[in-house]
Amino acid sequence: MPRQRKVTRVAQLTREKIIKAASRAFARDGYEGASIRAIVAAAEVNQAAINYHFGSKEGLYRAVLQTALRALMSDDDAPQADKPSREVALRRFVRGQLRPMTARDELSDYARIFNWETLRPSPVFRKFMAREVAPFLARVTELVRRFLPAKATDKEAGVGALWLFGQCSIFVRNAEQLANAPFQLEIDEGFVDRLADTIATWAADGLGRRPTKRRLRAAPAAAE
Amino acid sequence: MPRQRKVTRVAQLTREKIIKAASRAFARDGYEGASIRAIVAAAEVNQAAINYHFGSKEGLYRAVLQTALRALMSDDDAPQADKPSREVALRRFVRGQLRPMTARDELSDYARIFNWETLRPSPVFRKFMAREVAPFLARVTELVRRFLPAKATDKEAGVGALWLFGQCSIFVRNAEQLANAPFQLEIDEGFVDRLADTIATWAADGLGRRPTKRRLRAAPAAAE
DNA sequence: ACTAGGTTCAAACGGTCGTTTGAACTGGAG
DNA sequence: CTCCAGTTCAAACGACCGTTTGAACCTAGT
Repeated sequence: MPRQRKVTRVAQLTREKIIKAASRAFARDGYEGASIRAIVAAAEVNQAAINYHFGSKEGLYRAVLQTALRALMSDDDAPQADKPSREVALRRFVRGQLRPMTARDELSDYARIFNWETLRPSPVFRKFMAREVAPFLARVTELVRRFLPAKATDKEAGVGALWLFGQCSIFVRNAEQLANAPFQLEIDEGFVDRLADTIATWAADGLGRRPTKRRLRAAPAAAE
Repeated sequence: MPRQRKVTRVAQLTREKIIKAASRAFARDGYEGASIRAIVAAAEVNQAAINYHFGSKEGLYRAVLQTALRALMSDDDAPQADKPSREVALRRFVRGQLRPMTARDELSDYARIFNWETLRPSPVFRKFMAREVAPFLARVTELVRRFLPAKATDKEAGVGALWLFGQCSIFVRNAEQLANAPFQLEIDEGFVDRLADTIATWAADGLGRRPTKRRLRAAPAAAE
């Protein structure tokens, strides 16, 4: 492992190529399923480079998780300046969660990596990330709380946040199957937009039957 | 592979021991993550027994999936005779989905195997199971339809069914993490009962704001 | 009791895995 | 230009993977 001495330009480039290829591989195959040999082949670097730059496969994974968390946090920091209504905030959150259904980029790789972690948490995740995800979840909890009665406890709001996550993640995880099988849905941006409306409406109606009677948009119609 | 000739009693017992151990292993580690050596060690049989009785690891997995599907189908065939109200049916479905949160048995192994399949479908699943799961899903779609407007299309109802699945599976998949982390919830039968009430209520309110005004039970309180 | 066929067994095969090694190369400070 | 720390490279290591093998073992039918 480099001892924080000098880092040449080319070496930094190698690191970045590895992290990019590793993100795709970990997202596709999970931590254990992704192989170093496949990663270095995609990154077009030597096999020993991973152990040289990151110490081990686990060290590489840690670096990928750091990159992922940083990207996900900064991503939804941006549209937070205007203090939207709870309905708009909810709809925006849902649409953001659904993004990987159509987008094919690093952010959806990161989302899928976290999906792997919920099914089989890696030691790296347990130790290093658990506390770092907390603030991310806290933001969703706060969003949910705006729909719940004022007397709702922290635990109730936390359950609500997880409930909201679940409604989105099931579609992201089964996006591929939605196209065939018994569904035969055409997954494009328009569909995901409408799906986000539906989920946001259903979720808002479920969480709190409170003042607002109007729906977010037209009607709960996910497919034409 | 045995050619459907004679099957001795002990051989049948070996098959069952293998399937039982394999179910646990596949549920814990996924298809690729589970190793034949670990399975035969748990089942206390010889390593070659798997290839002898099931032809290959894939053949064993196929047998496990068959067993799982049979168990899951017969499981919720039982309480269907009395034609309950849609609210009761929904609550019953949710509670059933949440069962693996506390239960530590074969049925929760099977549920977890299907969870692996939604994240990374195996070739076996794609070919053999996809059509067999359809009727299972159809039942949920029908349940959802009882809450939707009469004009709802099949696709809408299908989306609703998936939506309902998502609300449950997120808690099942993160049951372990709910105990620690930022949640610190005590997962016991009582909690799961209350959680099922909450989810059923939220889902019913979200799906259709229709005649019935009364809530299913007391109040949407998942945690004390 | 004998035997044939179903079943179990220990050992080995080829392949992939993450990691290590030591030599070859390279880029930037002196 | 020189030189050496930083970096890349091909090769090999040991461990584990799923599968195959052929002999040993059991068991049921005669």
